[in-house]
Order: sequence, then C-alpha cells, then structure tokens
Amino acid sequence: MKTATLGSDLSLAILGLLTIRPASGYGLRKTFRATAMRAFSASPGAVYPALRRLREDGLIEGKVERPHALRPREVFAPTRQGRRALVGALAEPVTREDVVRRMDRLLLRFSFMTGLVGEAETLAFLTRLAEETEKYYRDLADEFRRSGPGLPFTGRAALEQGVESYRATARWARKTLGELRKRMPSKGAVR
Amino acid sequence: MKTATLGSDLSLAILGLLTIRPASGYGLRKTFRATAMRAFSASPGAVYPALRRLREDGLIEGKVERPHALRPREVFAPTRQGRRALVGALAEPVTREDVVRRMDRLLLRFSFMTGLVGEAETLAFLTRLAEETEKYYRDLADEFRRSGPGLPFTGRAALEQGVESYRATARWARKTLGELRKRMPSKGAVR
DNA sequence: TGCAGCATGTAACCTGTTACATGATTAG
DNA sequence: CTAATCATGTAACAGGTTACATGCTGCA
Repeated sequence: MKTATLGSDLSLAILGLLTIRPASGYGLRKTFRATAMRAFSASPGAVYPALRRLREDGLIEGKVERPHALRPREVFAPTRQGRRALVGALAEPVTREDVVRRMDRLLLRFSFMTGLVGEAETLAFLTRLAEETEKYYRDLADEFRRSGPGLPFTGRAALEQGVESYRATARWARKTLGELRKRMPSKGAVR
Repeated sequence: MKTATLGSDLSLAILGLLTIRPASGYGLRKTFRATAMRAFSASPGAVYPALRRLREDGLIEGKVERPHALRPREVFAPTRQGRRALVGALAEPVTREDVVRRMDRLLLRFSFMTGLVGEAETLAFLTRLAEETEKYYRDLADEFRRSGPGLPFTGRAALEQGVESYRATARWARKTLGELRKRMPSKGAVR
C-alpha cells in the first residue's frame, strides 16, 4: 500500500509526536515552538494541512473535544496503520544521499526509535549512520585538503565548517553507539 | 526594487557561482554534483527554472555559444544589478531564526563574501553569527540538561546531536574569527 | 477595555522532486 | 556501434511560507 504520505519531515515529526502522546494541532504547534523541534515549522499553514493529509491517508484519527464550540478542539492519535507506517519509515535504509542532504530526517527518525523498533534494529541504524557519516567526513576532508588552498578565504572557511560539522556528528554517532551497546542485555557483557 | 528572487538557497548559490565564474546550466549542475555544494540540487528541474527566474529578473544574462545547434549551450554571467542584489543578500542581518532554521543559508552567504564585501563587514557578519550560534548552543544545552533526563534514549541522543552540532559550529566561528582578524592589517582593535 | 493566548483553518505563491523528452558528440 | 557525457528543457505533483480570517476565554 506504500503510504507515501510521510514524505515530508513535518509529517513524520507529527506522526512521531502523536505516537508519544495524542495532541491537537495547536498542541503540536506549541511543541514545535517551545522545544528543540523548533527547526520545524509551527505555522498553521503547514501543520493543519499536514494533519489533514495524515488523516485522509488513515494514519491518524481525531476526537473532537468540544463539539459545541465554533472551533472545536480536535485531539489526534495514530491509528494502527499509522503506527505501522511510522515503524516502516524509521526502518528504511540509511544511504549516503540521506547523510549528505537529509541528515535532519535521519536524526528525526532516530529520535523516535525507542519503544517503536527493537534495540538490535536501532543499533543497526546507528551503525550505518556512523559509517556513512565517517565516510562522508573523510571525503569532505579530502576535498578540503585538495581544493581548500585554492579557494577564497570565506569559501574555504565555509567548507571547513562542513568538515567540522560532519566530524562532530560522526563522533556523536560513535559515542552514542557505545552507550547503546552498554544498555543492550544480549550483546556484550551480561548485565 | 526589492528583488526578492534570491529567496531560495539555490538561486543564491547559482548567482554566487556565476559571480566567481560564468557558466552554463550544465556547468553549474556539474559543480553541484562534484563539489561540497552537492547539498544543493543538481537536477535540471531545479537548475533551469532557477536560471530563467534570475534572467527574467535581470540578475543574470546569457550568451548563446553555438547558435546553430538544436540545444545551444548558453553561458550565464551576472549583470550589474545581479551583483548588487547578491551583495545586498549577503549583507542582510543575521537573526536567531537564521541560526535555528537556515544555518545552511548563512554559511552559503558567508562563503561568497571574499571579494564582494569588505573585510569589516565580513567580520561583523561572522561576529554576529558566532554570538547567535553560541547563544543558541547555550539554550539547547540548557534544554538538554532540563528535559534530557525525562526523554527516551534515542530522543535524548538526537537532542544531544543538536547540542554537539551547534557547539562545533560555534567553535568554528570563533576560530575563523581569529583567522580573519589576523589577516586584517588595519583593524587590529579587538573587542 | 484591551491584549495575549487558545484554536482552527484557507488561499496565493514559490520552489523543489521526479520523471520524461530530445538530440549531439566523443571515447572505447 | 554503443554507451556515456554534453546540454537543455517541460509537466505533474508535493509541500512550505506568508498573510489573512474567525471567534472565544482569561486576566490586568
């Protein structure tokens, strides 16, 4: 059935948040404004159409809370199909393209994994993420060494920022991988 | 006159690249594929419409190189107005919103500054960027300390990645600021 | 009284994605 | 000869931005 509705980061973020806790459109907008998820749009012109698409595709359903009011408050929660679609989206492979152009989405997917996918799969995802990020970091660093000296100052510096940014993410991934392994009962030392 | 055409990162990147060196649409696409600018789209469906908009707004002009062929190669270069618009876009203020949601664009703007805006302005831009990035890094780190312990493992880890990423960028900005000050002969006055 | 927050939505616009389309030239 | 590369474009679709629109509730 494909459910291609989770194409946008915003839809994925909404479905993930609703899986943690049902909320209204306004509640989601508050979350997007008040937490680290502020990188997403909290504008009504983005959130409400996204909610409608998710509902039309059967991934979420809403309960109207004050049916008497002119603008009743509607609280949304994922359907079984929605939960399946979310898990499916989280499980997709990690590609180099993702690492180069959609790192935000990879981290968004990772952030929702606890409780929804097994620790083994989480580990596999993060391993791939670490590998691809390290690979791309090395590619960028090579490019910096090769063409950096010929670039104008600010151009070279901007490239260096890219190198440093991927390096930081690669380190974070390795560190987190270590923490994740420690909390896994089956692998490594028996706790 | 406002020239709002540089709304998209891709348009800005194209205008910047053409200012460094005139190129055809295909040439730009090659650059987007082969260099660190691969974070931008190299697809013809993005590049050619962007070139047309820039030309329609008088920011670039094209010289057809092989007028006999069915698909003649057209090399574009910025007009005087285009150069002005680019400088104007680079000079815009750095806001917290930019740092939170449009860091890519800030770095893109910075990367084109050498030769187009004075070193004093470049210094001012980078100073603001460093300040705002540090401020947001501290906000994120606070959020991590406050709400981190209550989050599920992968959610907390994703937030930590955000913290580390902004920290790396803040460090890069400070370091680059030092290098920039060193190459400025006259304005040795720090602080 | 007036303002901020609650709460939902629409419409025009812009731009990127994906897929399709055409045809020349060049290297193996 | 045939595959890759050069070279330019269009069309349908999706989704975000900005601005507009409505009206209630609680508080100072």
